Amino acid sequence: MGVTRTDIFSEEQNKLAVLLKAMAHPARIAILQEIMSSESCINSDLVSELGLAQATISQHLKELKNAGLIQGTVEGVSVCYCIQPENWQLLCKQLGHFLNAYQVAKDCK
Amino acid sequence: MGVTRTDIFSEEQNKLAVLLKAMAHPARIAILQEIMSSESCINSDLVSELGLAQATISQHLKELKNAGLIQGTVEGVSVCYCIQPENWQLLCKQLGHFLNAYQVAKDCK
DNA sequence: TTTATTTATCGTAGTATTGCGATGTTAAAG
DNA sequence: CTTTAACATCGCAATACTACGATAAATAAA
Repeated sequence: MGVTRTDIFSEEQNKLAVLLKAMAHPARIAILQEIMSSESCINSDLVSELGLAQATISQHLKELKNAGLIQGTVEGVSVCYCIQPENWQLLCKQLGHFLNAYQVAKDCK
Repeated sequence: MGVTRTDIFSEEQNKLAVLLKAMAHPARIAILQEIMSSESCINSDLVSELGLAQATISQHLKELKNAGLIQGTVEGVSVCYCIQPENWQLLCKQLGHFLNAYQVAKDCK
């Protein structure tokens, strides 16, 4: 009991859910926005930028990385995080497809 | 401890997170797709369509309703669920804005 | 009124998420 | 080699989520 069932849903539905879940947190939205807007792509200042502890930021970054939304490359003593283009494109496409399935013309009842 | 902090994030970030969280489950994705594709907009057959218990479906519907993504109107003994156009549009807009903040041209160092 | 149908709600067990202090780990600097 | 800086990981406490049986509520039909 209590565990999300994935066996009864399609691969596409499960995948989209994973990507959405990765984004479904204000801290991770903020992190993604910060990464997207930063020129240098180095994010050692995320801790001071947002108001969360270093351990918490690191954990959120790990989740975003696990979902494939970002990637990190070691840059000496710090790590450079950036959007992973392929999966971001995939997300945009899948999500666009999903959202556009609703036509406004269709009225209720 | 253990509660998501919203005080340190913007209203927009928190709102988007709530909408994404509502969608971030395969069952709720499936429910939304079913609602969008159904002509009749009546969803008493969601239980048989998906493989989840009636209580579970009802719970997911409630969450989608709470997030404002769908709305339900009583239709005799059953309930007619459909997409709530205003919030769906808002979601599309906010999400589009967020996703498009990433320009592919920007390379990672 | 009784019965059947449809949906909502309650209670509960199991699991996952969130945040953070403490502690490792790794690489540059001294 | 030692120190420092930047991250990652561990462990824990508090909370939220997920699924479902049982039960309630409401309406239509008999």
